[in-house]
Parts: sequence; C-alpha cells; structure tokens
Amino acid sequence: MVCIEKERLDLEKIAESGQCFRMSRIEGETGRWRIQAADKFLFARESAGETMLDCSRDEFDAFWKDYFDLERDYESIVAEIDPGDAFLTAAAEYSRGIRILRQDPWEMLISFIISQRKSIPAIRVCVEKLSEAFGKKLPQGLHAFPKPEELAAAGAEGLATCSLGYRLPYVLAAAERAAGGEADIYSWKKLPNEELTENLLSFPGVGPKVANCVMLFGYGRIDAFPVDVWIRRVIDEKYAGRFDPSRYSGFAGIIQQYMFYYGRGKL
DNA sequence: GCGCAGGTAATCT
DNA sequence: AGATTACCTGCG
Repeated sequence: MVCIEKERLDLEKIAESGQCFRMSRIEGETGRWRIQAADKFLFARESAGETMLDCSRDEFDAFWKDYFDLERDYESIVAEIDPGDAFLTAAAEYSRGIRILRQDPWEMLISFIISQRKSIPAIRVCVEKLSEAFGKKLPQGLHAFPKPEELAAAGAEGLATCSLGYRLPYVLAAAERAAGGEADIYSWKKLPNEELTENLLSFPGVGPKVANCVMLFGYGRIDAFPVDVWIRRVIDEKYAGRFDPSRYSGFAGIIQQYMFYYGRGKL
C-alpha cells in the first residue's frame, strides 16, 4: 500500500480529465478505483485527503510512480501561471491533483484514433471491447490492451465487433504498420517533437488533435497542446479567440489539461 | 426520427 | 489557405 496526498494525486479528477479511458470506479464501493495501463492493472482507494494505491513499494517504484508522473513538481508549474490570468489561476486551483499520466504510446495512438466524434463513454466501450476480444488475459478476468500484432491478426472481421465504425480501417492500418515493423512506434520515443509529429500524422485517421494527444499522453511531450472543441470553447469565450501556448513553453500540456478540466466542468 | 459527440480527409471556393 | 461536408455508431 502506497499513500499519496490527494492534493498531489486525485484519481477522480484524472479519470474525468479525458486523458485515459481505462480508469473506472468499482461499483458499490465508494472511492474504489481500478486503473489499467497497457498490460498492468492497479486497484486504489480514495478517502477525503488521501489516495491509497494497492501495490507494494517495489511495484510503485518500478512502474506506477512514473506512470502517475509523481516525480514532476506541479507546484512550481502552477507558480508560473500569469497572476493576471484569472481564468487560468482558477483552473489550476480547481484542477489540483491532476497529473499528466505517462501512458503507453501504442495504447494512446489507438485510443485517440477511436476518440474522434465519440463521447468519452463510447470511447471506453470501444477500448474495453478491443481489450476483451484481443488482449492478453490477466488475473481477475481483466485483459491487457491488445498489442499491434494482436489487432492486426484480428483483421477487419474481428474488429467489426468493436463499434469502431468508420475508424475501423484506421485502427487496422495502424496495427498492420506497427506490427510489420514499418512504424516502430516505441523507438520514436527518442525522436525530437517535429519528427515524432510528422510520423504520427502519417497514419490515416490521425490529424493534429490526435497527434498532439498521443504526443502529450503517450510520449510524455509535456509541451504538446492539443486543441479540441473544449479548448476551442475556452479560448473563444475566455481569451477572445487568442491564446498563445508558447507563453507556457515547456509545460503547455499541463496548462491545457487545467483549461480542459475547468472549462468542461465549470463553463 | 433526428441531431450530435473531445476529428479527419476530401472537396470545394 | 479557409470553409464545408460526409463519415459509423449509440444515445437522448
């Protein structure tokens, strides 16, 4: 069991911040969560002031500490916010406890390809169907997110059961390219932002928004600034249509997350 | 039944 | 370059 103050790690806020699709409440048990990431899973409990992760200190050090981005100092980032920016100041306060999860690039690529024109619950359903149908079996009836080869092997017929709609060919193409070695997405971790962006945009069904989400949540490129309809709305309504993320160069993605969470919850 | 949901790509002007 | 539109599917 590893305990962390909720002000540093708030699972409920993270789950609602739209960056991951495999974090869910356990029904009937208040404050209890299940978190799935690639081929790992974790149970957790949230009380008034604390988040308790149900794993050993070793498991925490080996994986979850990095996954939750716990070594980054978010307080110093919040301190960089323009004090004259009332919206962002309030957003950061409201979002206390949100962190940018360091998720698996492949899982993020597929999840955000699926995300287009879908609601968050619908995205979750798709990701869960893919995992249950094609992902490696784990204890307790859980499933890993399927690897590229597993989705490629499923083929169009297999994927047809997962409510992908017109995104099905996009998912299949990405799986085939990644499985065939044509797109070595894990080796892209060491590429500079420009090259990584270019590679991501080369996938059919990946445009600027999806590419930026994959950069931010899958490759830890904390300065990526995805603009979706919510961010667009915030910029239009609170910044008269103009917001320059380069003001927060180096951590704009965290600022984006605050704007998104506050804008979606309070606007 | 109809419009829409955290976008993209093709097809206009 | 910028604007417009179709696209699967599930839900209100």
